[in-house]
Amino acid sequence: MDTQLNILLAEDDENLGKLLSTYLKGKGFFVHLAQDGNEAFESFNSGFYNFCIFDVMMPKKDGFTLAKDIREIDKNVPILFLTAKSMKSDKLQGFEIGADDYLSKPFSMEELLARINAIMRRVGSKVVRTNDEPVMVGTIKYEPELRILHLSEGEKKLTTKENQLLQLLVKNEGEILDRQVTLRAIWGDDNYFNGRSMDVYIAKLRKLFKEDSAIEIMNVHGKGFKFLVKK
Amino acid sequence: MDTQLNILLAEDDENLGKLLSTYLKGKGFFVHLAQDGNEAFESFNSGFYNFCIFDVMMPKKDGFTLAKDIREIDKNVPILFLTAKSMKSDKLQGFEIGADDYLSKPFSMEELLARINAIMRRVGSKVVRTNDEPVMVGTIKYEPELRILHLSEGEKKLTTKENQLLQLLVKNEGEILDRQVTLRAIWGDDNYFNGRSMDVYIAKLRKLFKEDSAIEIMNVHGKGFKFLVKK
DNA sequence: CTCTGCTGTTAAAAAAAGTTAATCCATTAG
DNA sequence: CTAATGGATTAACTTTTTTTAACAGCAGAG
Repeated sequence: MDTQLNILLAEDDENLGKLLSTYLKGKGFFVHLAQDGNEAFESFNSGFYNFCIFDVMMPKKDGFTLAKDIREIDKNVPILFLTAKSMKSDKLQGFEIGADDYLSKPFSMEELLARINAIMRRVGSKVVRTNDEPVMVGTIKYEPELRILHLSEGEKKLTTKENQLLQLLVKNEGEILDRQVTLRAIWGDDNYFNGRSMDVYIAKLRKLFKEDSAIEIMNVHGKGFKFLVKK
Repeated sequence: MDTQLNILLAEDDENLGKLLSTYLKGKGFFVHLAQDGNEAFESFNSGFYNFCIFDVMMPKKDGFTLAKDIREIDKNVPILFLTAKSMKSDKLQGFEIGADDYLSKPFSMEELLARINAIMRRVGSKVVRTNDEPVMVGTIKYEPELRILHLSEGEKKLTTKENQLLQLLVKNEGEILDRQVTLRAIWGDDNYFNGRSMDVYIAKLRKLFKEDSAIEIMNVHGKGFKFLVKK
């Protein structure tokens, strides 16, 4: 499948950021430029992006931390780091997180494009897919982009939060979706009240899925939630 | 069944680790690189990995000790050692623990891949499977993934901790499940209170299995517990 | 045999999660 | 400008899960 690449680019240097952004857009990619790690993390949670390019040194949240957070909600999306340092320890840290490649500054635009293509060849197209395409969860059709659940009684329009949470759950079907990570991803902060708010939304989603007994949102005490579809 | 290989790689040498990791990922495996034995052990406890590649010489916890600990909670997962030494005594020690193969440095990537494939052929796909498929324990059906025990009076939903503990016990049926290992695996730490907590859960499980007199959770004084099913 | 540490068991306390309703807040219709 | 609406949060209360406490019994070392 020849899927469109939607690149999330996190780079605090305005000049370099704009340069890269323009170049990549010119090559036919969709590119969003985030100025810092926090902004990038929020953007990623839209479920829209299927490729990441992160500068390692950024204010607020560095590229490695950002990648680690993203890995907890998406363990497949390709991540390419840009780093000024060529220190070995840095390289190791990145690969442990599950980076797909590195590029040390300064680098040429062609070099960057070559790396992107190399990663795409390696990982294949199956992981490069935006997460907002319609999917069947059990017997229920879910359209993340339109925020619609097709229940037996009819279409149910989801609210922003309901949709964000469900999207994360579905993306991580069969695996534990960590509480704190989810809170930081959707609510931006994992304080007590946001936690309670999340529980309220879990209850809402459970109610919606009650019609299909094969679907379960299971709690893993002290860890998070697991979206299960019995087969 | 063509199951995805999730490889846990423990290697302290940065360059080699990153090289192996990248190569194996390129071959379509999921790979996590741990820097030392302790980190690797914690990662393994997620239950996610179904293949291990351990360097023998590592800081904090060497490959053999690591393998020994892992063997106590999983006696089937394939383990492949990487060793700089070609000493016989080392080889023997590894095989006693239950290693599946060795590779002496230096080795080529192709060689490593060949060994992995060889082990996979040898052990078949049945052990390379996450251990959460439904099983019969005595007369009782147990579904680890759904955390359900099918008792005579009906389904009993297990809590997170009950399920984790039972899963370990069942996986090690007929063998001693070491106390400390279990505590570190489930509670993360083997302090006094966690120990008492574990005893409480053992009591709970015993109560649940009371209906089948063939099932026994036997205590091995000072060592741990042994899950027995008389036949 | 006796002492000490380990285990069995039950109950109480604490923490986390489930649920429902009230409140807040922003947006929009009248 | 005000009322109505809908989404999100906060509150209040309940239930479940886990931990801690307390005490009794048992195994093995010496």
